Amino acid sequence: MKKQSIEHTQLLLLSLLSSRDMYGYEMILELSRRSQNVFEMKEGTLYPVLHGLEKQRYVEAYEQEAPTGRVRKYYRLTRAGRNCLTEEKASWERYAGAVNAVLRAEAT
Amino acid sequence: MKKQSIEHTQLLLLSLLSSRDMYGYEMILELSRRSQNVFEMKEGTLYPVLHGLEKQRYVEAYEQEAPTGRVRKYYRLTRAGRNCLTEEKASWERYAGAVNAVLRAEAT
DNA sequence: TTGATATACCTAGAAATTCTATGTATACTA
DNA sequence: TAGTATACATAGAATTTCTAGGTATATCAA
Repeated sequence: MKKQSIEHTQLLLLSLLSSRDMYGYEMILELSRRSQNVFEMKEGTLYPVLHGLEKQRYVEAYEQEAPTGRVRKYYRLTRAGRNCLTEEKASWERYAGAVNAVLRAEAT
Repeated sequence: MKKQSIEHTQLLLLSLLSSRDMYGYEMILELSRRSQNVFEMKEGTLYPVLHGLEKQRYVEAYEQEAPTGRVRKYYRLTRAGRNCLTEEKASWERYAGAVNAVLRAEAT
């Protein structure tokens, strides 16, 4: 089975949380929406990464009751998380730029 | 240890070979040069992927003596390889576009 | 001439990332 | 009341890339 090419999971999650606090399931939906269905992150991918971000103090969790009555676990970006996002964004741009440079260079 | 973020190895190698035939070691140097040292592919990454491309008939190998007297193993892109490159390029653009869309969407 | 470095190929096993599959439980709706 | 969507979670498999090691030749400086 082929890997479905979502490798910058951490960057994507941090980026989502930079616009507003979200709960896990919501992030999957938002990611799909914002990417026009290119990303369909699986829960098996999301939750371990999210817990890792929490352990590294890049995000903080808190519980909040939804209008439906269910309790959801929201995540909030910390200052450290915001710094990490800035770095990862730069790293992504570096990486994407390099790939594009290789793709464009048809001749030496 | 952290993965060094070269995940589109196959795409990069096919792209290199679309400009001219190359031998393995040369690809590492070219990739580094064209990406301005962003990519420093390891031989442990290159050779298995290259052999995989050969098994899938995306590239063909032939030996050729270098001016130094050493025999090098050159790789040539096949028609199937060229088609694969086209697909992978499109896939990369889709992926990069989606990441950028998520990164740009600071608000809903 | 000898030791270091660059060239040139290769593989085994470890590490990291993401997926599949599964489990639990609640809310909504047909 | 049965199915689907919501919402959380983990174990184990699959995939990709890395680290580390091996072999061998060519070049260049000490």
